[in-house]
Amino acid sequence: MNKKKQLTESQFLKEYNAKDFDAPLVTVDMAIFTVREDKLQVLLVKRAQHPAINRWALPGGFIDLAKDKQLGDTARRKLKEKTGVDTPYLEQVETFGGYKRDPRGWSVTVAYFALIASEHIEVNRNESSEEVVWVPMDGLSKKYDLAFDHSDILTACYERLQAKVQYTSLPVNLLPDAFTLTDLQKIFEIILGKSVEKKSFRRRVLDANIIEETGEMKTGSNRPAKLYRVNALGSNHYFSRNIEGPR
Amino acid sequence: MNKKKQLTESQFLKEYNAKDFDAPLVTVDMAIFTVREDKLQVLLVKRAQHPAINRWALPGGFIDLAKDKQLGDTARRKLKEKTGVDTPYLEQVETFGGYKRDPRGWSVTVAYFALIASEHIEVNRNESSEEVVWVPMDGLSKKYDLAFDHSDILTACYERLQAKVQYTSLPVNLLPDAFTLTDLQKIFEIILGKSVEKKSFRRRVLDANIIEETGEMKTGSNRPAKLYRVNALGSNHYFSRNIEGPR
DNA sequence: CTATGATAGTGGCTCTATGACACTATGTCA
DNA sequence: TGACATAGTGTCATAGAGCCACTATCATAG
Repeated sequence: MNKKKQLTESQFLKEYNAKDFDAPLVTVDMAIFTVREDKLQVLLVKRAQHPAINRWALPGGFIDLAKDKQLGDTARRKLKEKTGVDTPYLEQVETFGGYKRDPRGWSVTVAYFALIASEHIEVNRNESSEEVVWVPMDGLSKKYDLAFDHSDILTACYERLQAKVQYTSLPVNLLPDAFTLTDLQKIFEIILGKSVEKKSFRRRVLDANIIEETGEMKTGSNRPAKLYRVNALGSNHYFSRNIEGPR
Repeated sequence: MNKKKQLTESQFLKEYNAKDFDAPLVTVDMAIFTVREDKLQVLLVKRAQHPAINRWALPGGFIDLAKDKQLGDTARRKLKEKTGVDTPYLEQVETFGGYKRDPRGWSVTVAYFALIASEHIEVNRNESSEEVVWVPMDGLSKKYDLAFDHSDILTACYERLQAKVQYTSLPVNLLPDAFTLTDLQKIFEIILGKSVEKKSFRRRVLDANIIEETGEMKTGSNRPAKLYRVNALGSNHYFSRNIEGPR
Protein backbone atom coordinates (compact mmCIF):
# COMPACT_ATOMS: atom_id res chain seq x y z
CA MET A 1 0.00 0.00 0.00
CA ASN A 2 2.92 2.34 -0.37
CA LYS A 3 2.76 3.29 -4.02
CA LYS A 4 -0.74 4.68 -3.96
CA LYS A 5 0.09 7.59 -6.18
CA GLN A 6 0.86 5.36 -9.08
CA LEU A 7 -2.33 3.31 -8.95
CA THR A 8 -5.46 4.14 -10.85
CA GLU A 9 -8.64 4.08 -8.83
CA SER A 10 -9.74 0.73 -10.27
CA GLN A 11 -6.38 -0.85 -9.44
CA PHE A 12 -6.64 0.55 -5.96
CA LEU A 13 -10.11 -0.93 -5.50
CA LYS A 14 -8.93 -4.31 -6.74
CA GLU A 15 -6.30 -4.46 -4.03
CA TYR A 16 -8.56 -3.05 -1.38
CA ASN A 17 -9.94 -5.41 1.22
CA ALA A 18 -12.01 -4.06 4.09
CA LYS A 19 -10.78 -6.84 6.36
CA ASP A 20 -7.26 -5.46 6.23
CA PHE A 21 -8.44 -2.70 8.51
CA ASP A 22 -9.73 -2.61 12.01
CA ALA A 23 -13.27 -1.36 11.94
CA PRO A 24 -15.85 -0.77 14.62
CA LEU A 25 -19.03 -2.77 14.88
CA VAL A 26 -22.00 -0.99 13.40
CA THR A 27 -25.58 -1.47 14.50
CA VAL A 28 -28.89 0.32 14.31
CA ASP A 29 -31.06 0.66 17.41
CA MET A 30 -34.44 2.22 17.69
CA ALA A 31 -36.99 3.54 20.11
CA ILE A 32 -40.42 2.68 18.82
CA PHE A 33 -42.99 4.91 20.47
CA THR A 34 -46.73 4.60 20.55
CA VAL A 35 -49.52 5.90 22.73
CA ARG A 36 -51.73 3.32 24.37
CA GLU A 37 -53.82 3.54 27.48
CA ASP A 38 -53.22 7.29 27.43
CA LYS A 39 -49.51 6.84 27.94
CA LEU A 40 -46.44 7.17 25.80
CA GLN A 41 -44.93 3.71 25.57
CA VAL A 42 -41.78 2.26 24.08
CA LEU A 43 -41.02 -1.22 22.79
CA LEU A 44 -38.37 -3.30 24.51
CA VAL A 45 -36.96 -6.66 23.50
CA LYS A 46 -35.34 -9.27 25.69
CA ARG A 47 -31.99 -10.14 24.19
CA ALA A 48 -31.80 -13.77 23.12
CA GLN A 49 -28.08 -13.70 22.41
CA HIS A 50 -24.77 -12.74 23.89
CA PRO A 51 -23.68 -10.27 24.92
CA ALA A 52 -26.08 -9.01 27.59
CA ILE A 53 -28.20 -12.08 27.07
CA ASN A 54 -31.62 -11.99 28.76
CA ARG A 55 -31.43 -8.27 29.37
CA TRP A 56 -33.95 -5.79 28.06
CA ALA A 57 -32.85 -3.63 25.17
CA LEU A 58 -34.07 -1.46 22.36
CA PRO A 59 -34.83 -3.41 19.20
CA GLY A 60 -32.06 -3.23 16.66
CA GLY A 61 -29.25 -5.13 15.10
CA PHE A 62 -26.63 -5.30 12.43
CA ILE A 63 -26.90 -3.83 9.00
CA ASP A 64 -27.61 -6.54 6.46
CA LEU A 65 -25.12 -5.63 3.78
CA ALA A 66 -27.03 -7.65 1.22
CA LYS A 67 -30.58 -6.59 1.98
CA ASP A 68 -30.22 -3.01 3.19
CA LYS A 69 -29.39 -0.36 0.62
CA GLN A 70 -29.42 2.50 3.05
CA LEU A 71 -29.20 2.96 6.79
CA GLY A 72 -32.90 3.64 7.17
CA ASP A 73 -33.67 0.29 5.56
CA THR A 74 -32.16 -1.49 8.53
CA ALA A 75 -34.36 0.48 10.88
CA ARG A 76 -37.46 -0.11 8.79
CA ARG A 77 -36.71 -3.82 8.56
CA LYS A 78 -36.39 -4.14 12.33
CA LEU A 79 -39.54 -2.15 12.89
CA LYS A 80 -41.49 -4.36 10.50
CA GLU A 81 -40.20 -7.47 12.21
CA LYS A 82 -41.34 -6.35 15.63
CA THR A 83 -44.56 -4.51 14.93
CA GLY A 84 -45.67 -5.26 11.39
CA VAL A 85 -45.81 -1.55 10.72
CA ASP A 86 -44.59 -0.57 7.30
CA THR A 87 -44.72 3.18 6.89
CA PRO A 88 -44.02 4.80 10.20
CA TYR A 89 -42.67 8.18 11.02
CA LEU A 90 -38.99 7.42 11.25
CA GLU A 91 -36.32 9.87 12.31
CA GLN A 92 -32.64 9.44 12.85
CA VAL A 93 -31.66 10.87 16.20
CA GLU A 94 -28.02 10.43 16.99
CA THR A 95 -25.12 8.09 16.47
CA PHE A 96 -23.34 6.75 19.50
CA GLY A 97 -19.85 5.39 19.22
CA GLY A 98 -17.11 4.49 21.60
CA TYR A 99 -14.76 1.79 22.75
CA LYS A 100 -16.62 0.82 25.85
CA ARG A 101 -20.30 0.81 25.05
CA ASP A 102 -20.18 -2.82 23.90
CA PRO A 103 -17.92 -5.50 25.41
CA ARG A 104 -17.03 -6.73 21.94
CA GLY A 105 -15.02 -3.59 21.32
CA TRP A 106 -15.25 -0.26 19.53
CA SER A 107 -18.80 0.03 18.33
CA VAL A 108 -21.10 2.46 16.65
CA THR A 109 -24.86 2.49 16.74
CA VAL A 110 -27.18 4.72 14.79
CA ALA A 111 -30.26 5.52 16.84
CA TYR A 112 -33.65 6.10 15.31
CA PHE A 113 -37.02 6.71 16.77
CA ALA A 114 -40.29 5.70 15.19
CA LEU A 115 -43.80 6.88 15.90
CA ILE A 116 -46.63 4.51 15.16
CA ALA A 117 -50.32 4.43 15.87
CA SER A 118 -51.16 1.68 18.30
CA GLU A 119 -54.03 0.73 16.01
CA HIS A 120 -51.51 -0.20 13.33
CA ILE A 121 -49.54 -2.63 15.43
CA GLU A 122 -49.94 -6.28 14.55
CA VAL A 123 -50.29 -8.17 17.77
CA ASN A 124 -48.88 -11.65 18.31
CA ARG A 125 -46.12 -11.11 15.86
CA ASN A 126 -43.64 -13.43 17.46
CA GLU A 127 -41.70 -14.56 14.42
CA SER A 128 -38.41 -14.58 16.23
CA SER A 129 -40.01 -15.98 19.38
CA GLU A 130 -38.41 -13.09 21.19
CA GLU A 131 -39.93 -11.69 24.30
CA VAL A 132 -41.27 -8.21 23.69
CA VAL A 133 -42.97 -5.63 25.93
CA TRP A 134 -44.51 -2.21 25.65
CA VAL A 135 -43.43 -0.08 28.58
CA PRO A 136 -44.76 3.34 29.63
CA MET A 137 -42.03 5.95 29.61
CA ASP A 138 -42.85 7.26 33.05
CA GLY A 139 -40.99 5.31 35.64
CA LEU A 140 -39.42 3.02 33.07
CA SER A 141 -35.93 3.45 34.42
CA LYS A 142 -36.95 2.13 37.81
CA LYS A 143 -38.29 -1.14 36.46
CA TYR A 144 -35.97 -1.86 33.56
CA ASP A 145 -32.22 -1.74 33.58
CA LEU A 146 -31.38 -1.67 29.90
CA ALA A 147 -28.45 -3.39 28.24
CA PHE A 148 -25.38 -1.55 26.95
CA ASP A 149 -25.92 2.20 26.79
CA HIS A 150 -29.51 1.77 25.64
CA SER A 151 -30.72 3.85 28.50
CA ASP A 152 -28.75 6.81 27.13
CA ILE A 153 -30.01 6.12 23.65
CA LEU A 154 -33.59 5.97 24.80
CA THR A 155 -33.12 9.21 26.70
CA ALA A 156 -31.78 10.91 23.59
CA CYS A 157 -34.76 9.70 21.57
CA TYR A 158 -37.21 10.78 24.22
CA GLU A 159 -35.65 14.20 24.57
CA ARG A 160 -35.78 14.71 20.83
CA LEU A 161 -39.44 13.76 20.81
CA GLN A 162 -40.22 16.03 23.75
CA ALA A 163 -38.42 18.92 22.12
CA LYS A 164 -40.13 18.49 18.79
CA VAL A 165 -43.59 18.33 20.29
CA GLN A 166 -43.05 21.96 21.25
CA TYR A 167 -42.75 23.22 17.71
CA THR A 168 -43.73 20.51 15.23
CA SER A 169 -46.80 18.57 14.24
CA LEU A 170 -44.97 15.33 14.75
CA PRO A 171 -47.45 13.72 17.16
CA VAL A 172 -50.02 13.32 14.38
CA ASN A 173 -48.03 10.24 13.48
CA LEU A 174 -49.16 8.56 16.68
CA LEU A 175 -52.80 8.71 15.64
CA PRO A 176 -54.86 6.50 13.34
CA ASP A 177 -55.78 7.76 9.88
CA ALA A 178 -58.82 9.66 11.08
CA PHE A 179 -58.96 11.54 14.34
CA THR A 180 -60.67 14.44 16.07
CA LEU A 181 -59.01 17.61 17.25
CA THR A 182 -59.59 16.50 20.80
CA ASP A 183 -57.76 13.24 20.08
CA LEU A 184 -54.89 15.24 18.70
CA GLN A 185 -54.81 17.60 21.64
CA LYS A 186 -54.77 14.70 24.04
CA ILE A 187 -51.74 13.20 22.33
CA PHE A 188 -49.88 16.48 22.62
CA GLU A 189 -50.78 16.74 26.26
CA ILE A 190 -49.60 13.22 26.96
CA ILE A 191 -46.20 13.83 25.44
CA LEU A 192 -45.83 17.33 26.81
CA GLY A 193 -46.93 16.19 30.22
CA LYS A 194 -49.13 19.23 30.72
CA SER A 195 -52.48 20.52 29.62
CA VAL A 196 -52.95 22.72 26.60
CA GLU A 197 -55.57 25.41 26.11
CA LYS A 198 -58.24 24.23 23.71
CA LYS A 199 -58.87 27.33 21.63
CA SER A 200 -55.21 28.18 21.14
CA PHE A 201 -54.44 24.63 20.21
CA ARG A 202 -57.16 24.45 17.60
CA ARG A 203 -56.14 27.78 16.09
CA ARG A 204 -52.55 26.71 15.94
CA VAL A 205 -53.32 23.44 14.21
CA LEU A 206 -56.03 24.67 11.87
CA ASP A 207 -54.18 27.82 10.81
CA ALA A 208 -51.17 25.71 9.90
CA ASN A 209 -53.17 23.87 7.26
CA ILE A 210 -51.67 20.54 8.10
CA ILE A 211 -54.88 18.55 8.45
CA GLU A 212 -58.10 18.40 6.49
CA GLU A 213 -61.62 17.27 7.26
CA THR A 214 -62.50 13.79 6.14
CA GLY A 215 -66.17 14.71 5.98
CA GLU A 216 -67.00 11.98 8.48
CA MET A 217 -67.95 12.50 12.10
CA LYS A 218 -67.01 10.60 15.20
CA THR A 219 -70.18 9.85 17.13
CA GLY A 220 -70.57 8.87 20.73
CA SER A 221 -72.80 9.61 23.63
CA ASN A 222 -72.43 13.34 23.07
CA ARG A 223 -71.99 15.95 20.40
CA PRO A 224 -70.26 14.37 17.37
CA ALA A 225 -66.83 15.67 16.39
CA LYS A 226 -65.39 16.30 12.98
CA LEU A 227 -62.84 13.78 11.84
CA TYR A 228 -59.61 14.94 10.25
CA ARG A 229 -56.78 13.36 8.35
CA VAL A 230 -53.20 14.51 7.96
CA ASN A 231 -52.38 16.09 4.64
CA ALA A 232 -49.11 15.98 2.72
CA LEU A 233 -47.43 18.69 4.79
CA GLY A 234 -48.82 17.58 8.07
CA SER A 235 -46.66 14.74 9.26
CA ASN A 236 -43.65 16.94 9.79
CA HIS A 237 -44.69 20.58 10.04
CA TYR A 238 -42.64 23.17 11.89
CA PHE A 239 -44.55 25.88 13.70
CA SER A 240 -42.83 29.22 13.96
CA ARG A 241 -43.42 29.35 17.66
CA ASN A 242 -43.32 26.96 20.57
CA ILE A 243 -46.44 25.68 22.23
CA GLU A 244 -46.46 27.51 25.56
CA GLY A 245 -49.26 26.06 27.54
CA PRO A 246 -50.81 27.84 30.50
CA ARG A 247 -48.97 30.77 32.04
CA MET B 1 -21.40 -20.29 16.96
CA ASN B 2 -24.37 -22.59 17.36
CA LYS B 3 -24.39 -23.31 21.03
CA LYS B 4 -24.64 -19.73 22.19
CA LYS B 5 -27.12 -20.54 24.93
CA GLN B 6 -24.61 -22.63 26.81
CA LEU B 7 -21.82 -20.08 26.80
CA THR B 8 -21.24 -17.55 29.49
CA GLU B 9 -20.68 -14.02 28.33
CA SER B 10 -16.96 -14.15 28.93
CA GLN B 11 -16.65 -17.40 26.97
CA PHE B 12 -18.64 -15.81 24.18
CA LEU B 13 -16.36 -12.79 24.11
CA LYS B 14 -13.27 -14.98 23.98
CA GLU B 15 -14.51 -16.70 20.84
CA TYR B 16 -15.76 -13.49 19.28
CA ASN B 17 -13.74 -11.94 16.48
CA ALA B 18 -15.02 -8.91 14.66
CA LYS B 19 -13.31 -9.98 11.47
CA ASP B 20 -15.60 -13.00 11.20
CA PHE B 21 -18.35 -10.62 10.17
CA ASP B 22 -18.84 -8.37 7.21
CA ALA B 23 -18.94 -4.83 8.43
CA PRO B 24 -19.33 -1.52 6.71
CA LEU B 25 -16.60 1.08 6.60
CA VAL B 26 -17.04 3.80 9.17
CA THR B 27 -15.79 7.35 8.80
CA VAL B 28 -16.42 10.77 10.26
CA ASP B 29 -16.79 13.77 7.97
CA MET B 30 -17.29 17.34 8.95
CA ALA B 31 -18.30 20.71 7.67
CA ILE B 32 -16.20 23.34 9.38
CA PHE B 33 -17.88 26.71 9.09
CA THR B 34 -16.50 30.11 9.78
CA VAL B 35 -17.37 33.66 8.79
CA ARG B 36 -14.67 35.60 7.02
CA GLU B 37 -14.93 38.52 4.67
CA ASP B 38 -18.58 38.83 5.68
CA LYS B 39 -19.39 35.42 4.23
CA LEU B 40 -20.12 32.01 5.62
CA GLN B 41 -17.32 29.77 4.45
CA VAL B 42 -16.56 26.09 4.69
CA LEU B 43 -13.29 24.21 4.69
CA LEU B 44 -12.51 21.79 1.86
CA VAL B 45 -9.60 19.44 1.50
CA LYS B 46 -8.14 18.01 -1.68
CA ARG B 47 -7.99 14.24 -1.32
CA ALA B 48 -4.42 12.94 -1.41
CA GLN B 49 -5.43 9.29 -1.58
CA HIS B 50 -7.62 6.87 -3.45
CA PRO B 51 -10.51 6.70 -3.92
CA ALA B 52 -11.55 10.01 -5.47
CA ILE B 53 -7.94 11.15 -5.43
CA ASN B 54 -7.39 14.84 -6.17
CA ARG B 55 -11.05 15.69 -5.70
CA TRP B 56 -12.31 18.19 -3.16
CA ALA B 57 -13.99 16.78 -0.10
CA LEU B 58 -15.02 17.58 3.44
CA PRO B 59 -12.29 16.89 5.97
CA GLY B 60 -12.71 13.60 7.73
CA GLY B 61 -11.44 10.11 8.00
CA PHE B 62 -11.45 6.85 9.84
CA ILE B 63 -11.94 6.42 13.50
CA ASP B 64 -8.67 5.71 15.22
CA LEU B 65 -9.65 2.80 17.43
CA ALA B 66 -6.62 3.37 19.61
CA LYS B 67 -6.73 7.13 20.02
CA ASP B 68 -10.42 7.94 19.89
CA LYS B 69 -12.56 7.02 22.86
CA GLN B 70 -15.77 8.41 21.46
CA LEU B 71 -17.09 9.41 18.09
CA GLY B 72 -16.72 13.11 18.80
CA ASP B 73 -13.02 12.59 19.46
CA THR B 74 -12.47 11.67 15.82
CA ALA B 75 -14.18 14.84 14.73
CA ARG B 76 -12.25 16.97 17.19
CA ARG B 77 -8.98 15.37 16.15
CA LYS B 78 -9.61 16.14 12.48
CA LEU B 79 -10.66 19.66 13.28
CA LYS B 80 -7.50 20.28 15.26
CA GLU B 81 -5.36 18.88 12.46
CA LYS B 82 -6.82 21.23 9.89
CA THR B 83 -7.43 24.43 11.82
CA GLY B 84 -5.61 24.21 15.13
CA VAL B 85 -8.89 24.97 16.89
CA ASP B 86 -9.39 23.04 20.06
CA THR B 87 -12.74 23.86 21.58
CA PRO B 88 -15.19 24.54 18.83
CA TYR B 89 -18.90 24.32 18.76
CA LEU B 90 -19.35 20.80 17.47
CA GLU B 91 -22.66 19.21 16.60
CA GLN B 92 -23.45 15.84 15.15
CA VAL B 93 -25.82 16.25 12.24
CA GLU B 94 -26.69 13.01 10.56
CA THR B 95 -25.24 9.65 9.69
CA PHE B 96 -25.21 8.58 6.09
CA GLY B 97 -24.92 4.94 5.16
CA GLY B 98 -25.43 2.90 2.05
CA TYR B 99 -23.86 0.47 -0.35
CA LYS B 100 -23.09 2.91 -3.08
CA ARG B 101 -21.84 6.08 -1.53
CA ASP B 102 -18.24 4.83 -1.56
CA PRO B 103 -16.75 2.57 -4.26
CA ARG B 104 -15.09 0.45 -1.59
CA GLY B 105 -18.48 -0.92 -0.56
CA TRP B 106 -21.10 -0.48 2.15
CA SER B 107 -20.04 2.52 4.16
CA VAL B 108 -21.25 4.71 6.96
CA THR B 109 -20.19 8.24 7.73
CA VAL B 110 -21.13 10.30 10.72
CA ALA B 111 -21.42 13.94 9.76
CA TYR B 112 -20.61 16.78 12.12
CA PHE B 113 -20.50 20.47 11.70
CA ALA B 114 -18.25 22.81 13.61
CA LEU B 115 -18.46 26.53 14.10
CA ILE B 116 -15.26 28.40 14.73
CA ALA B 117 -14.24 32.02 14.91
CA SER B 118 -11.98 32.91 12.04
CA GLU B 119 -9.74 34.69 14.54
CA HIS B 120 -9.03 31.33 16.17
CA ILE B 121 -7.80 29.60 13.04
CA GLU B 122 -4.09 28.90 12.89
CA VAL B 123 -2.95 29.76 9.42
CA ASN B 124 -0.24 27.85 7.59
CA ARG B 125 -1.04 24.66 9.36
CA ASN B 126 0.03 22.33 6.61
CA GLU B 127 1.21 19.39 8.65
CA SER B 128 -0.19 16.86 6.24
CA SER B 129 0.87 18.94 3.26
CA GLU B 130 -2.68 18.66 2.06
CA GLU B 131 -4.22 21.30 -0.07
CA VAL B 132 -6.91 23.14 1.85
CA VAL B 133 -9.30 25.95 0.92
CA TRP B 134 -11.96 28.06 2.54
CA VAL B 135 -14.91 28.43 0.20
CA PRO B 136 -17.92 30.72 0.55
CA MET B 137 -21.17 28.77 0.71
CA ASP B 138 -22.89 30.86 -1.92
CA GLY B 139 -22.20 29.47 -5.33
CA LEU B 140 -19.98 26.73 -3.96
CA SER B 141 -21.74 23.99 -5.88
CA LYS B 142 -20.93 25.66 -9.17
CA LYS B 143 -17.20 25.77 -8.59
CA TYR B 144 -16.58 22.60 -6.64
CA ASP B 145 -17.82 19.12 -7.47
CA LEU B 146 -17.31 17.26 -4.24
CA ALA B 147 -16.21 13.65 -3.86
CA PHE B 148 -18.55 10.84 -2.81
CA ASP B 149 -21.84 12.15 -1.45
CA HIS B 150 -20.12 15.03 0.31
CA SER B 151 -22.32 17.47 -1.47
CA ASP B 152 -25.36 15.87 0.24
CA ILE B 153 -23.56 15.87 3.56
CA LEU B 154 -22.62 19.51 3.26
CA THR B 155 -26.19 20.36 2.33
CA ALA B 156 -27.46 18.58 5.42
CA CYS B 157 -25.02 20.46 7.61
CA TYR B 158 -25.87 23.78 6.02
CA GLU B 159 -29.60 23.20 6.35
CA ARG B 160 -29.20 22.32 10.00
CA LEU B 161 -27.25 25.50 10.58
CA GLN B 162 -29.76 27.62 8.68
CA ALA B 163 -32.61 26.10 10.63
CA LYS B 164 -30.98 26.61 13.99
CA VAL B 165 -30.14 30.22 13.35
CA GLN B 166 -33.89 30.82 13.38
CA TYR B 167 -34.36 29.79 16.98
CA THR B 168 -31.01 29.33 18.71
CA SER B 169 -28.07 31.44 19.75
CA LEU B 170 -25.70 29.17 17.91
CA PRO B 171 -24.00 31.84 15.78
CA VAL B 172 -22.26 33.28 18.84
CA ASN B 173 -19.79 30.47 18.30
CA LEU B 174 -18.61 32.11 15.11
CA LEU B 175 -17.43 35.19 16.97
CA PRO B 176 -14.28 35.88 18.94
CA ASP B 177 -14.42 35.99 22.72
CA ALA B 178 -15.54 39.59 22.89
CA PHE B 179 -17.95 41.12 20.43
CA THR B 180 -20.49 43.88 20.07
CA LEU B 181 -24.19 43.44 19.52
CA THR B 182 -23.76 44.78 16.03
CA ASP B 183 -21.14 42.13 15.30
CA LEU B 184 -23.56 39.51 16.50
CA GLN B 185 -26.41 40.85 14.46
CA LYS B 186 -24.24 40.89 11.37
CA ILE B 187 -23.39 37.23 11.82
CA PHE B 188 -27.05 36.33 12.09
CA GLU B 189 -27.80 38.33 8.97
CA ILE B 190 -25.05 36.65 7.03
CA ILE B 191 -26.31 33.18 7.82
CA LEU B 192 -29.98 34.04 7.50
CA GLY B 193 -29.33 35.84 4.26
CA LYS B 194 -31.60 38.71 5.21
CA SER B 195 -31.55 41.79 7.36
CA VAL B 196 -32.78 41.82 10.93
CA GLU B 197 -34.38 44.71 12.77
CA LYS B 198 -31.96 46.19 15.27
CA LYS B 199 -34.21 46.83 18.24
CA SER B 200 -36.01 43.49 18.09
CA PHE B 201 -32.74 41.69 17.74
CA ARG B 202 -31.22 43.38 20.75
CA ARG B 203 -34.30 42.77 22.87
CA ARG B 204 -34.32 39.14 21.88
CA VAL B 205 -30.69 38.59 22.71
CA LEU B 206 -30.51 40.67 25.87
CA ASP B 207 -33.76 39.35 27.34
CA ALA B 208 -32.50 35.81 26.87
CA ASN B 209 -29.60 36.47 29.24
CA ILE B 210 -27.14 34.56 27.15
CA ILE B 211 -24.41 37.17 27.00
CA GLU B 212 -22.89 39.53 29.51
CA GLU B 213 -20.96 42.74 29.30
CA THR B 214 -17.21 42.44 29.56
CA GLY B 215 -16.93 46.00 30.80
CA GLU B 216 -14.68 46.88 27.87
CA MET B 217 -15.65 48.95 24.89
CA LYS B 218 -14.83 48.61 21.25
CA THR B 219 -13.59 51.95 19.99
CA GLY B 220 -13.29 53.19 16.48
CA SER B 221 -13.97 56.31 14.53
CA ASN B 222 -17.44 56.64 16.02
CA ARG B 223 -19.41 56.01 19.15
CA PRO B 224 -17.82 53.13 21.08
CA ALA B 225 -19.85 49.97 21.56
CA LYS B 226 -20.15 47.74 24.58
CA LEU B 227 -18.33 44.46 24.32
CA TYR B 228 -20.03 41.25 25.39
CA ARG B 229 -19.00 37.72 26.01
CA VAL B 230 -21.05 34.54 25.88
CA ASN B 231 -22.05 33.16 29.24
CA ALA B 232 -22.51 29.53 30.22
CA LEU B 233 -25.96 29.19 28.71
CA GLY B 234 -25.25 31.23 25.66
CA SER B 235 -23.49 28.95 23.23
CA ASN B 236 -26.54 26.81 22.68
CA HIS B 237 -29.66 28.66 23.75
CA TYR B 238 -33.10 27.92 22.32
CA PHE B 239 -35.43 30.85 21.87
CA SER B 240 -39.11 30.10 22.24
CA ARG B 241 -39.87 31.78 18.97
CA ASN B 242 -38.32 32.02 15.53
CA ILE B 243 -36.59 35.10 14.31
CA GLU B 244 -38.93 36.53 11.71
CA GLY B 245 -37.16 39.43 10.10
CA PRO B 246 -38.94 42.18 8.19
CA ARG B 247 -42.52 41.59 7.03
C1' DC C 1 -12.84 74.33 19.59
C1' DT C 2 -16.68 73.36 17.04
C1' DA C 3 -19.04 70.92 13.25
C1' DT C 4 -19.69 66.72 10.91
C1' DG C 5 -20.13 62.01 10.05
C1' DA C 6 -20.79 57.58 11.58
C1' DT C 7 -22.30 54.11 14.37
C1' DA C 8 -24.43 52.80 19.16
C1' DG C 9 -28.29 52.48 21.55
C1' DT C 10 -33.41 53.75 23.05
C1' DG C 11 -38.51 55.37 23.22
C1' DG C 12 -42.63 54.43 22.04
C1' DC C 13 -46.29 53.13 18.63
C1' DT C 14 -48.85 49.45 16.18
C1' DC C 15 -50.10 45.02 15.22
C1' DT C 16 -50.49 40.15 15.61
C1' DA C 17 -51.00 35.91 17.84
C1' DT C 18 -51.73 33.73 22.11
C1' DG C 19 -53.73 32.53 26.64
C1' DA C 20 -57.91 32.77 29.12
C1' DC C 21 -62.44 31.61 29.83
C1' DA C 22 -67.13 31.96 29.35
C1' DC C 23 -70.38 30.94 26.16
C1' DT C 24 -73.10 28.34 22.60
C1' DA C 25 -74.06 23.93 19.84
C1' DT C 26 -75.39 19.26 19.21
C1' DG C 27 -75.49 14.75 19.98
C1' DT C 28 -77.12 10.45 23.40
C1' DC C 29 -79.71 8.49 26.86
C1' DA C 30 -82.76 7.96 30.80
C1' DT D 1 -88.15 16.45 27.29
C1' DG D 2 -84.46 17.63 30.02
C1' DA D 3 -79.88 16.34 31.94
C1' DC D 4 -75.18 15.26 30.64
C1' DA D 5 -71.14 15.45 28.14
C1' DT D 6 -68.25 16.82 24.91
C1' DA D 7 -67.56 19.85 20.49
C1' DG D 8 -66.65 24.05 19.03
C1' DT D 9 -66.68 29.56 19.16
C1' DG D 10 -66.57 34.80 20.54
C1' DT D 11 -64.05 37.97 22.52
C1' DC D 12 -60.91 40.36 25.46
C1' DA D 13 -56.40 41.42 27.63
C1' DT D 14 -51.74 40.96 26.96
C1' DA D 15 -46.94 40.06 25.59
C1' DG D 16 -43.74 40.46 22.34
C1' DA D 17 -42.31 41.61 17.59
C1' DG D 18 -41.61 44.86 13.85
C1' DC D 19 -41.03 49.55 12.81
C1' DC D 20 -38.80 53.80 12.70
C1' DA D 21 -37.54 58.01 14.36
C1' DC D 22 -34.99 59.85 17.88
C1' DT D 23 -31.00 60.64 20.99
C1' DA D 24 -26.03 59.58 22.51
C1' DT D 25 -21.17 59.49 21.99
C1' DC D 26 -17.06 58.88 19.94
C1' DA D 27 -13.09 60.32 16.19
C1' DT D 28 -11.69 63.40 13.00
C1' DA D 29 -11.31 67.45 10.02
C1' DG D 30 -11.15 72.15 9.42
